[in-house]
Amino acid sequence: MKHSTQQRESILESLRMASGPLTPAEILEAARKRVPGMGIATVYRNLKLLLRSGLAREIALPGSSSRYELFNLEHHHHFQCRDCLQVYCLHGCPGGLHALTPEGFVLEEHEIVLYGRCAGCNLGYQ
Amino acid sequence: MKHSTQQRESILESLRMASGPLTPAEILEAARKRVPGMGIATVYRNLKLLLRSGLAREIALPGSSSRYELFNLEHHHHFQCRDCLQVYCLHGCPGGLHALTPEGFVLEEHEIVLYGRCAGCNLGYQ
DNA sequence: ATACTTGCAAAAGTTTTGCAGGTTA
DNA sequence: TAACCTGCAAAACTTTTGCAAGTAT
Repeated sequence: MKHSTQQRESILESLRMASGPLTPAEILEAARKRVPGMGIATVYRNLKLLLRSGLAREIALPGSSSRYELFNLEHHHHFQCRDCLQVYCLHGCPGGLHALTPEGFVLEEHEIVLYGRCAGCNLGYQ
Repeated sequence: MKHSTQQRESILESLRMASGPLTPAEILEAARKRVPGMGIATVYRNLKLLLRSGLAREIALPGSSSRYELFNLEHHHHFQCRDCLQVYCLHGCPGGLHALTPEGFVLEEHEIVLYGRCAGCNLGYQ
């Protein structure tokens, strides 16, 4: 992460603009709007660097590639719609997770994912 | 899931005996102890069937293949040790997740994963 | 000038699929 | 026997890597 390049800026911009965490393919698609010839290897390489430097984090969900989001937002969790598969960011956190942690274990972080139907997809079924 | 075979029984047995969710490779390794020639395609095919029939569920974690566990246990969550990468099952659930769900969304399920250091790995660092 | 980055293509790794042969009910 | 399953190998995907050329500092 020493140099700033068009490609890198475009990847960061795509993550900043996103309404939720993105897959590498989604990042590439978004970033190519600003830097047409960009290759997928560049996306993967930059994501690795962002993870290593603590600027981004990875969210793994069943059924698709991991998704990535910048780590500068306030602490939050995610909701995946089972219909449209979109991932939304949520506000807040239930807390109380230390109660789940076994004796002798040290809790450093946590991730919560809710699954269900988003508002848009519910409408279609009413 | 119409016929019972050695391979299928051995996969189920591996999942039953496991102390946490297993990756396909871990399932194959365990199942081969009973059915030596078993192939990885059989594991994947059976996992698909188990998922489709609701007997198993998939847990996706960053950095490795998805893990699978039988869906007959009581509701619980998981802890992954960042040192040894082992995944442990936890007891209980903090609840209060409806409060996170946005207006108009329907919450059907949820998954919580804690990350940190397990008791065994903590000892090594004291 | 030097170190860093990129695109491409190849390599490595994971998951799925077609098919011929074997097994279960 | 009819439907189902399996192993193998190939195919389809996803992610990583080597390298030569280009770019940022």
